[in-house]
Order: sequence, then structure tokens, then C-alpha cells
Amino acid sequence: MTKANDQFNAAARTAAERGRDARTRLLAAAGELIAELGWNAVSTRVLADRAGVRSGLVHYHFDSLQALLRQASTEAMTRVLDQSTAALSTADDPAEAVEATLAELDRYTGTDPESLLFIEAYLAALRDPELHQAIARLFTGFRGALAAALERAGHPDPDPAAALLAASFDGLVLHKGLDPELSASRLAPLVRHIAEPEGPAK
Amino acid sequence: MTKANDQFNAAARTAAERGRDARTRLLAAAGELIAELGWNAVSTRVLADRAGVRSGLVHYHFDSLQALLRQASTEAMTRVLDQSTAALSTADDPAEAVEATLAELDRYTGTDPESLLFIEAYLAALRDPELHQAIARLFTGFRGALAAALERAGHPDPDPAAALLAASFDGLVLHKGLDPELSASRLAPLVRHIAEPEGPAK
DNA sequence: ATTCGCCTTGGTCATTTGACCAATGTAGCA
DNA sequence: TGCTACATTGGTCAAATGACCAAGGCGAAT
Repeated sequence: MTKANDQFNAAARTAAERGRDARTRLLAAAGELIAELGWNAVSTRVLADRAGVRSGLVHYHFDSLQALLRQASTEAMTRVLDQSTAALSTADDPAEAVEATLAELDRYTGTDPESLLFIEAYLAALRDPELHQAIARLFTGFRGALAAALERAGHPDPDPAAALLAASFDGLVLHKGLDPELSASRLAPLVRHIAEPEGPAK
Repeated sequence: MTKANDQFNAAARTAAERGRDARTRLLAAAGELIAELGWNAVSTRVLADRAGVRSGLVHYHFDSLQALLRQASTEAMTRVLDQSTAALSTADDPAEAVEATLAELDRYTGTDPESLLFIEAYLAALRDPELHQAIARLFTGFRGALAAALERAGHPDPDPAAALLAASFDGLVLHKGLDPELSASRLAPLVRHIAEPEGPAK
């Protein structure tokens, strides 16, 4: 029998290993299905089905379906933002941070799984205090990294600029999903303009 | 008996009038409940309850629950956007259009019924082609009005600027719902900056 | 070999859901 | 008065849902 560390190995050796496997599969399936069907349309049964797991396991590994969705979305969003944050951190050149952000923007069409997961989670968070708090932490982290990058670029008032850029980013993703004509390339000069160091007359 | 034109008059005279009344009440209740509970959590029964109407009426006046929600959200959004568009149209002064937009932004906290209705509808539209099309039309109309205002203000490239402003607007509403600290006043100078006529080096 | 702890199974349960409809009500017109 | 065109009622229906659980499985430690 092969090494049990293979991800998603149905024949994992110990019970604990198999359990972790099922958990992981459920979380992954939840991430997919939130994007595909929408937060409220993810049911225990389709979820278990997608994960290749019996539906009874959902409530063994998680307190509730909502708790599962919460954890799945939070972890997925954290992964995405960590990646973007890393791209920002490596930028030394002044405008490079904004360019990195713009490059990220091109990756999200508003209809891909990552975009949808974010939007779905934002909306769900408005009615789920626990998720709300988790997302607030993600916001703080990402905007902090963005503000730091802008500050290194000499922006006079990096915090509000970072907040505006982050909000515009999500707004653009949302609008791109509804209007595919909205190409990022035509907007790029304007987005750069937002972050320009000469800044607004404060 | 009083005049039957009173909105929501349960004792309206003719059957047709009563029918229109029930229809109106259902649409109004749908608008409220989409914001309160979320698009997918609006059921025929709570909807009829809120409207003060028996649940059987829902499928008499509308083809399906989704059709009702679609019409309710579309009409409500149209009303809001018509108002905003009017505010833009009356602006003659160059920067006045942006100021009008900023004033609108202050009205939407991201947690008020109007904000929530928009966000819910956007998300629902990603999985409902008919609603998608309706929203696309609203987008075209509002961005057109905004672009016209920017052009009157001498903006060199009004169309992309309007698209970016509209997306940023929605993004800010979305983020404000998740982060109440995000006051529009601190961001106002930056938003103005987006639309500044000297514009980006295109 | 037996026990122990965790994972898994397959099922049940009460609720809620969207849709549908036959029967009834009712106001205005002929 | 009776007819017509609606709107309304109160109910049924099958399907889907989140949660829960008793019984069984199974590797690992003793």
C-alpha cells in the first residue's frame, strides 16, 4: 500500500488519516459548490456527493453545514489573499505594487470560481457574524499590505487609498461578471491613476 | 367607501383593482425580503405573509417565484437608478456630477435595503440569464448618464472613467457593508481624483 | 487477542419548499 | 336577474432539506 500522505487517498492507513482526508475533500467540494450553485444552494447531499463521501459524514466532521461553508470559504479566501499579498510584498519599485494588483485583477473575471467565492462569502457574511469577523480580518490584512506597498511607493495617504483600491478591485470583479465587455486593460490607466503618488489634494 | 386609488387598499372596488393591489404588495414585500433574508431565502409563504396575501396568489399573479423576485428587484433598482441618473443630469458644473455621485454613495451603507437588494440581484443575475440581461440594461443606462456628465465636465475619456466609477461605487458599498469604519468622507477626495478631468496619461 | 478510539454507514425524522388546482367569491355589465 | 371575467381561497403534492443517531468497521496500542 502506498504512502498515506497522498492527498485524497481513499485507502489512507489510520482512521485519523482517513478522517482528515474526508474533511479535506468536504472543504474542497464546498469551495467549488459555493461558486457553482451559490452559498444557499449547497446542500449536505450534493456536497457529500461531490466530495465522494457519505452525507452522514458532514455532521460528524462539522458542527453544521454553515460551519463547513464558513471554514471552506475562509480558508480558500485566505489562500488567495496570501498569494496576492506575497505579490505585493515583493514589489520594491514605486508603481510596481499597483501593477501587481492590476495583474491580479486580470485573473479574476467575475465568473471564475475564486471571484464567485469571494462575492458569495461577502454576502453571506452580512448575515453571519462569525464569517463577518473572519472576513474583516482578511480585509485588514490585505489592505495593510496594500497600504504598506503604497507607502513605500511614496503615497502621501496610503490607508484610504488602499481601502479605495481594494473596494474598487472587488467592485470591478463584480461588474466584470455582469459585463464581460469590461476589459481590465482599458481601465488599467485609470486604476493606476487612483494610486498615483502625487495623490489628491488632501 | 374611499377612493380605490389609495395604494394598498384592501377594499379596492373592482376585481382588477384588487388584483393590481395584491401584485403591488407582493412586489414590495419581495423587495424587502430579498434584502432582509437574501435572494434564495425568500419563500412563497413568508412572501405572501409579508404582503398580507394568501400564498396561493403568488403563482396566480406570477409565473414562478423567481419571476416575481426578478421583476421586484428590477423595478426597485430601476427606481433607484432613475433617481441617481436624474441627480447627474441636473449637474452642469464640471465636478458637480462627481459630487452628486459622492452624495449618493453616502446614502448607501452596504447594509440598508437598497444596497443589499443591488448586491443580491447582482449575484442572482450571474445564474439567471433573464435578470442578467435586465441588469446589463441598467448598467448601460447609468454608465451612459455618468459618462455624459463626465464628458460635459471635460473628461478626456469619459466611458472607461464612468465604468470604473460605477464599479468602484458598488465595490465601496459592498465593503462598507462589511466594514462600517469605511467612511465615505475619508475616501471622497480620492474618488474625486478618479474622475479628475486632467485624467490619466492615456 | 482483546480493547480502545475514531471514522463510517445507512437510515430516519420533522420541516419546508415551489408548484398546482378545483371550488368559491364578487363586482360590474347585459 | 343572471352572466362573465376576474381574483381568491384553502388545500394537496412530491421533492428536498439539515440534523441526528444506533450500529458496525477497523487500525493501533496494550
